[in-house]
Order: sequence, then C-alpha cells, then structure tokens
Amino acid sequence: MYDVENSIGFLLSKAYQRAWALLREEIEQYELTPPQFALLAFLWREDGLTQTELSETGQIDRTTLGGLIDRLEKTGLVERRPHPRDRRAYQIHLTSRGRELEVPLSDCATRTLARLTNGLTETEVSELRRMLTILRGERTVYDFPAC
Amino acid sequence: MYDVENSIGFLLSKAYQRAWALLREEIEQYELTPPQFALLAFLWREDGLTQTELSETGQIDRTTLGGLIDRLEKTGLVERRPHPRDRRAYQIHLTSRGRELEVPLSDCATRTLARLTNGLTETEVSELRRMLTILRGERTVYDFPAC
DNA sequence: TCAACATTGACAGTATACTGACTATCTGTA
DNA sequence: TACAGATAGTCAGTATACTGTCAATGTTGA
Repeated sequence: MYDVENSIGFLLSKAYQRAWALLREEIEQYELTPPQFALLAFLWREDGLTQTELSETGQIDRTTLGGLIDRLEKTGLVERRPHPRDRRAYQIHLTSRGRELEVPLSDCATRTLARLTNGLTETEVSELRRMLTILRGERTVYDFPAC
Repeated sequence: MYDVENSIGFLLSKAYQRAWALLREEIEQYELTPPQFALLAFLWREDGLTQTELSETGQIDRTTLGGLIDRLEKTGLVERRPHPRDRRAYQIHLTSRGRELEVPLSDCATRTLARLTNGLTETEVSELRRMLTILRGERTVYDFPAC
C-alpha cells in the first residue's frame, strides 16, 4: 500500500510549508512574504537585471516574477526602470528602503533557519543542503553559462 | 551577505517545485494534480472521514481541502455523503473509480520518486526522509491522540 | 430546557505558481 | 532594407495555500 505520509514529495511539501510559516512570522512586520523576501535577497546580490534575467537566476517563473515585482513596487522596495537599450525590457532596481532592509531581514532569515533546523545538528543541516541541491536539479543558466 | 541561493528555505521550495513537476508529468493522463493525488492516497488508507478529520490526518488546511474535494468530486473520484449523526458534516468516500486508481497511481509515484532521487543513494534517501520528517515538525493529531 | 460556547464547512480575499496566448520589440539573414 | 523568427513582459485562467468571517448545527453546564 502506498505510504503518502512518508513519501519524499509529501514531506517536502510539509517541510516547505513549515519553513514558509516560520519565515512569514519573522518578516511579518515588514509586510513581506517569503517569495518577496527571496527576490529581495537576489537583488541585494545584484541589482538592475531585467525580469527575464532575474527569473533565470532566481529560478522564478516569468509570470510569477511579474506579480512579485508589482507588489514590491507597490510597497516601495523595488522599482522598474526602462532598459536603456531594449524598449521591451525593464531593469529592476532596489529603492534605498529596499537596500536598507538587507541587514534586518537577513537576521530574520538567520533566526528562521535556527528555529526550522532546531532538531538537526549542523552537520545534518549541511547534508540536507547538499541533498536538496541535488533534488532541485539543474539550473540551466548556470549549467550552460555561455551557450 | 545573505546567501538565498543556498538557504534551506529556498532549496526546499525549489526541490518541492521539482517534485511537483515530476509527479504532475506522471499523473497528467489522469487529470490529477499532486495535492489531489496525495488526498486520494490518504483515502486509500482510510475512507469515510469528515473533512475536518481528513484535514488533520493529511495536514491539509481546511479551506484548501474543501477545494480539493470539490475538484475530485467533479472528476468523479470522490463523493460527499451526509454524516449520519452530524448534519453539519460530510463523510468523504472514494468512488469505485477512485479506488481503482490506487495501483496505477502508486506506480506513478514510485517512478516519480526514482526520477526525483536519481542523484542520491538509497541510504541518502532514507536520511533525507528522516530529516524532512524532523523539519516538518509536530503533527498535533498524532502527538496528542486522545486529548 | 436553554443559553453560552464550540465545531463544521462554506465563502471572500490575497498571494504564489504555472500554462498558454498576445503585443511590442529586437535580431539575424536574405 | 525587409521580413521571419526570437524575445520581453503582460494578461487571462486554473490550482494550491492560507486568513478571516459566517451560518448552521452540536455540546455543555446552569
């Protein structure tokens, strides 16, 4: 008989839901959701990419990303600027407020990780990270950087 | 600098998305989604629970579950029957077609697991299962069975 | 018995996530 | 240069997932 309860897929979905809920709790005061936080975190690393580029580096669906940016624009953390050489595209930039949040939000993420992995040792967390990276599969952008 | 790309939360979300996509591919022909499949799998184990009971054993949000059942009812795999002793509640039952799908759908799930964990050894998969179970956290239903 | 409280499921509203279609624009080639 | 095909971003539509609210019904205690 098939045992959903202990299937990797089911456990992944529940572990993910818990991770989401914990992070949501930590960043609630900033009126952000976990995916919005993740997008900000990519922007802290590199600013001014187009939506398509962001969608690739962040492994976020193009249409999903559009909505994320809409909402971050509305809350004033991000802005769309016209691309200087491509009238179809935008460059996505952090506002000063979006940049200021890097330190406090990173702290939230650190606390969340601690709470989430409370039952695991540091070695186990590294192992988990390694295995999840394998499960996650190829990220075509990085696998074929210059093709 | 905060490294989203290698954070457990981000990796969980991407691993989950890949698991979803792979399972979706396998069960597409049955016009099912992964959460619908998971609900069916719980029903194969035990039939006739109320929505609230199912929501607890399956760790599925009550309102989300309502929608899942709506759609499974529409595709004829499940039916709501009035509860004999509680006029507020329904008992959720598999139809014969819902029951017939146990074997073929279980095969789909087995194939999906194989594809998903292609890069891991069997020992690693067990380790992963154990760690995800810890991350997932308490399931109040099972932790406090009779309170 | 009856009033206070709890529970069941539905509904509205919001945010992801993804598909498929579409417009505007860009690029490469004849 | 002109055109065919590719690309950037949006929009409509569907399915989860969750919050808050509500009506109907149960349950419990005075």
